Amino acid sequence: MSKITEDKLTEMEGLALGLVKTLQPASAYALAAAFAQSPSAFWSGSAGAVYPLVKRLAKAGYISGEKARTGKRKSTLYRLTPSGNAMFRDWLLDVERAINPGFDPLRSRMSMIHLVSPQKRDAFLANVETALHDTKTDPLSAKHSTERFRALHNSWLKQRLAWLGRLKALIAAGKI
Amino acid sequence: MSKITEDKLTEMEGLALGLVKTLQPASAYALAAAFAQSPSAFWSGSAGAVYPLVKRLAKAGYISGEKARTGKRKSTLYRLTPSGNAMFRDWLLDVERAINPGFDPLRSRMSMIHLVSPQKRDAFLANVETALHDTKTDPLSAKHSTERFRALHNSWLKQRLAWLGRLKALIAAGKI
DNA sequence: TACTGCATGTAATGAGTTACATGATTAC
DNA sequence: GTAATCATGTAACTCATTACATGCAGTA
Repeated sequence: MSKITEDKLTEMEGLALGLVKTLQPASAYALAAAFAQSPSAFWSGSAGAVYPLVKRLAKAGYISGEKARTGKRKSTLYRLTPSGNAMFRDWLLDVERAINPGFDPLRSRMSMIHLVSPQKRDAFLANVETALHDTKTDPLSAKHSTERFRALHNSWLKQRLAWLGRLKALIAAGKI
Repeated sequence: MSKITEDKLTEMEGLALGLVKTLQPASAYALAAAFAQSPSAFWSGSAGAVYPLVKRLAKAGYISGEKARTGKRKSTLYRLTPSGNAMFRDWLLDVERAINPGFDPLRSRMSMIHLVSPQKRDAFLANVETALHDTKTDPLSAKHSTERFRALHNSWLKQRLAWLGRLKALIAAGKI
């Protein structure tokens, strides 16, 4: 994915520390659920990803776990340690990483849209626009998502639609 | 990464087919260079990724290679096959995939920005804005990039800056 | 001659995916 | 009682990463 430099957290590690900080005391299961709830399919939140990740972070001393139990059910609840907090801050405030365009399925496709016929292209853009509008009016898996998260995602959707409009103008002008 | 369903191309495979279609006849090396030239650090274009990928695509019959030589130097040049073209079209026009938010380092960080102090947050946003402006005035590795590609990337940068402005307003309103 | 770029690969490693497996608890 | 959810994990597999290795060709 993007382990760019050593001594730096990967994107998933940084996000995980932030989730622990937000949800603490948090179980690995809760982290997995939070990842899975993300609107991006990029973060699957699969157990096979999250449990080893949590172990790595605990081993590195960024989070510490205390065993808890409810009746006969046992679980481990994690909290952010001071060193974990410092690593998280460094990750979050890393400007070089933050300005990276990342990975955008729509952008990928737009870079090659001229390879299909204008009819297909226009139909595709119309469908994308409709689909984006639909997700916008969705309750957006409102169960666990916070107000802040929804506000962020909505603003992202809004600008995405604005971008689509700009792209259509560029296409009409023959620039894309 | 994002092998969502079987019988569907991954994002990298779809992009690779599109690159072959654009550059054909194209060597694996040329594809690697095209990936590496992407503004997103996500596509490293490393030999260890591209050569096996090209072999997979050739084995599946999506591209076909003809051996070529310049003097003593030999290389294999690939072209898109009809079935490869069909797969590429399906990949490109996949609306469900296209509307996926993907992976965005800035969005990831913004979802957790409330976990740092307002001072650090504001300094971070100012730095991001400056850095984005700088990349915008860059020649942007103009050697191989086409006009269309530059137009697309510039429009993306423009909307990214617009989004930053919107985010600042949301933060000021206490919504993020 | 030496350096840079073209061109092709492989090996070890790291990390995520799907799928499987187990068991406790809660809601209907 | 049974289905869904909480909770934890492992195993096989896929695939990208870094680093290495080789050799030809053009240029300073």
